[in-house]
Amino acid sequence: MPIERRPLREQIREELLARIDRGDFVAGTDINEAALAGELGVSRTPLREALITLAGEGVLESNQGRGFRFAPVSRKEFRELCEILAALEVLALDSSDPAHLRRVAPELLRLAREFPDRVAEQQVIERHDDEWHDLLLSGCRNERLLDLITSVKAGLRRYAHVLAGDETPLEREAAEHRRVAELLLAGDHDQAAQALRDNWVNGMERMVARIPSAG
Amino acid sequence: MPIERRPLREQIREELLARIDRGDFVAGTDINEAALAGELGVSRTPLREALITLAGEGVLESNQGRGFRFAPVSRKEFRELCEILAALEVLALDSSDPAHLRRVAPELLRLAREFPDRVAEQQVIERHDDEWHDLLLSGCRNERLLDLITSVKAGLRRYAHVLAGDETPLEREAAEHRRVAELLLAGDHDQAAQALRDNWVNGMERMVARIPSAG
DNA sequence: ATGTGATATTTTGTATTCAGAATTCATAGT
DNA sequence: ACTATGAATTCTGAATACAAAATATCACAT
Repeated sequence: MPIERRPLREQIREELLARIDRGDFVAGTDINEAALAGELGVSRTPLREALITLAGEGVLESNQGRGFRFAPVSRKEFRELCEILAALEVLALDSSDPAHLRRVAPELLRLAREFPDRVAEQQVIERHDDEWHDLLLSGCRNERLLDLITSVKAGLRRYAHVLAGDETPLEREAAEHRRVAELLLAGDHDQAAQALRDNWVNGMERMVARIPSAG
Repeated sequence: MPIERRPLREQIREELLARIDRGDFVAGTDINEAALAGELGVSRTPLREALITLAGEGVLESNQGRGFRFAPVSRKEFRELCEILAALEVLALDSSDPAHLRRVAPELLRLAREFPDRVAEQQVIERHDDEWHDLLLSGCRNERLLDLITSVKAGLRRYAHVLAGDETPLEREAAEHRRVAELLLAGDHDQAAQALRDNWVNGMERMVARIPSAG
């Protein structure tokens, strides 16, 4: 097996995203490069490379002379990201191999049915949700689109811990996933795409109220 | 008036994109950082920052230990980018203020009518096309989406000089822009969105044949 | 002539250093 | 007491230095 050899900047980027998932950082706070680099055990150079990448993805903001800060969360941006992802995932579904979709539909259905119980911890739920979406898009042949979706979803990660702990929406989420899977199983592609869009829009409206924001 | 003070990495990024527009670089070629930095009169540090940003946008590729290279062009990727941009611009149109759209429709129509003559040079045509699209999306309130569109369009710039010199499609392009503008003027939002999508798809098919590619 | 292996060179990836901008702190003046 | 001014400090942005990996060169054997 080939041992993993990836640029430090990528590892750092993922570590930072993982920490964002864990809610380690407060949105709006600015980053002290030297301190963070020391904490991670790397030099400022690859750290800054990772920060620049994350700024390009909208996870961070940068101001001349003032360095980087965790982009503040807002209801407006959350809606914007959800709308973008709805459109992109629907496009990905349109760009998918129909045969492949039919093939994975049973698995999608199974995953949707065994949606984690409400007592499960947030981490498990998120991982499960990601797994479902990954499988859904696994037949998309538009590689640039898949990259783009991954990148935009990085921006959504900042909202994960804000939204953690809300249990009621899970049942609906599961139901909607089930519905998408069933429509794919039945071969009704257009309806499945519509259901997927609904899932994003409903999810958005369900969650947006929990975001502390002026907008 | 405030003096312009922007990070070097951004200026470098734009300079590189401008050179790509001019066709200065051959796709697939790898970049010698020291040489390019010297040519630009900057050090490797901000140059690498710009390269990393461009790699995140898909303009460049990076391989561990092997540095950066200009991402090769392909018909497949060109189609992928056009499909993505079609979806994103349609979404942007949906997210636009209808009143604003009606307000700018006459200007859009005027721009479409005075589409540069076929004798105009490529640069002029591109700038004109960009201007039209910028105005079209000027009422979009989804800021993240506008950023994303800009970023994805950077990837398309690599195809500009490949496609330069083809004059016949221009008339159709102008006609389609005119059609979008007319539909907006009439307030028929849905039809305008559909026409915009058609413009992307038709444009894509018109141009894809000119791309030298195995795919 | 061709392939192989050792060595030299180049180039990247990362660390460190340096200069200048932003911020903080202290002090003087009102 | 409060504001304004200026020095000290901290931090970023950029340049330089260094180490390791990749590539090129060349000698040598087949």
